[in-house]
This record gives sequence, structure tokens and C-alpha cells, in this order.
Amino acid sequence: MTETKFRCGLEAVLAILGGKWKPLIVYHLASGSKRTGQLRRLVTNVSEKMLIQHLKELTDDGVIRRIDFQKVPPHVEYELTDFGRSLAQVLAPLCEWGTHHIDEVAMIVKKREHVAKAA
Amino acid sequence: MTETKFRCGLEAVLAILGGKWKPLIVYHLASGSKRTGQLRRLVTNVSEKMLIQHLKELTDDGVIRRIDFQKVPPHVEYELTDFGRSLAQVLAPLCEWGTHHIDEVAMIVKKREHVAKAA
DNA sequence: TCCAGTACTGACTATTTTGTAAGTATAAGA
DNA sequence: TCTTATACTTACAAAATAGTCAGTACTGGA
Repeated sequence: MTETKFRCGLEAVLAILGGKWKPLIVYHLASGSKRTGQLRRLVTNVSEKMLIQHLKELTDDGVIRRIDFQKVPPHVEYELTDFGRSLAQVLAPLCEWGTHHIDEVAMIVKKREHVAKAA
Repeated sequence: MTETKFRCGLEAVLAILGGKWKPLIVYHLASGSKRTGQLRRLVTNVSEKMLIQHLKELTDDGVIRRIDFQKVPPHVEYELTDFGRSLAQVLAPLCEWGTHHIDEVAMIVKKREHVAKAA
């Protein structure tokens, strides 16, 4: 039996945005629709494969919409659905927090690497 | 060269809360300090190992604090630091979104399973 | 003609993350 | 004495996630 009941709202969000790059994709689409290649440049370090895989999953989940311009060579754009837009709005406070604490977080990450090196 | 520069605040947040259970742990600690065993019951489906591993990482990152009551058998509690509390606050809108869209998300997850079964 | 660029697929591999199961020391209670 | 409970560790196995590289079909430009 697979339980699909969530104990708190957070679990529901994680069910949608679980995936290393998904929050970033939604975030970048918040400022308007983008071509696949643009997203690849915006989302740091994503491989093309992972980008496309996550785009497909987000499309299937109704968070984003795929717009195929039916051209050759291909021209495809992605944009947020209303559902995705509501998600993006809620992501905004997270971004702010991150921007605010960016130095602190950078130090934490640095410290982690330091500890890892010691072992 | 490992880059520790974030392109947007969101990446910083993900650097801290990356890990399947970390957001949930922070969320549950927002309502007060908890014993390890309590957390294990609150965070659905975590294995003891992952819980402890994530607790340790969050402690190292300064998000939570470990309080050892120096007793035998052991009694340990975890609580948010100020840093962690600020994170928890920003997580709240996410929870609300999830609570709001919980039925929609449940359907999405169900649909996913359906598609997976077809293959 | 040859090369670059588009969005995407698929095979295969590597890495990371997560889970399972067992074991540690100790004390209180039946 | 035997069981249960605490917080935690360790070895190992499995699964999720990610990466590399090659290939597709087509066009436009050098």
C-alpha cells in the first residue's frame, strides 16, 4: 500500500519540487517563458539530460507548459502554468532568505569542505 | 575549483536544506525542541540512520542545536538555533501552499504511479 | 559539402543518497 | 534474569540521481 496522504503541507511541496534542479527551474521561469537552451545556461551546472528530464516531469505534473513552435530546427519554450506560478510565489521568500544569508551559507559550505578534507 | 558562489538565493537555501528529510526536521522543530525518538515518529518514514545523519549535518551547519542531558539511558533533545528559526519562518509559506493544494498534489502523485504502472 | 545549432533520446556508467539489519552501553521494571 | 528502552554506530545493499557520450532530423551559413 502506497500512502499518498501527507502529514503536513511541506510533504506535498516536496512531492512536487523534489529533484535537485526543479526549484531552480520554476524560479527562473517565474520571470517569463524560456527556451530550453536558455534554461540550460541559467540553471548552473545542469546537464542537458537532467534539465530535460526535470522539464518533462514538471510538465507532467502540470507545473509548467511546453510550447512547441513546430519548427525545424526545433524551437520549444517552457512557461509556468497558473499552478506553477502559485508555487513560484511561495518560493520567493526562500530566495530572499538565501540572498540575505548568502555569506553565512557560503561559510557553512566552506567549513563542510574543510571537515571533509580532514577525513 | 569548487565554486561556492550562488547565482540566486534559492541555491543557498538548497545548499542547507538539500536532503530528503531536512526541511521536515526543521519544520517539526519549529514547534519546540524534540527528542530523537519523537522526531522519528513525526517525520514519516525516516529510517533512524537517516534521521541521525541529517540531524548531525544540520547541527554542524548551525541550523539546530543538540542538547545532551548526560543521562543513562541517553536523553538528547534538538532545537532550532536563531539561524534555524529564520529558516523555519521562510518554510512556512511553503507549508501553507502545500496544505492549500494538498488534494491537487495527491492527484498528481496518483497519476504518476498510474503512468509508471503502464510502463 | 561540411560544420554548427536546435531539442531530444537512449545506452551505459558513476556517484550520491537512502535503507536494512545488526550491534553498543546502560538502567529501570517485571 | 529477561525484556525494553534510549541514542547512536557500523557494515553492507539497494535505489535514486546524475553524468558522459553517441545519435536523430533538419536547416542555415561558410
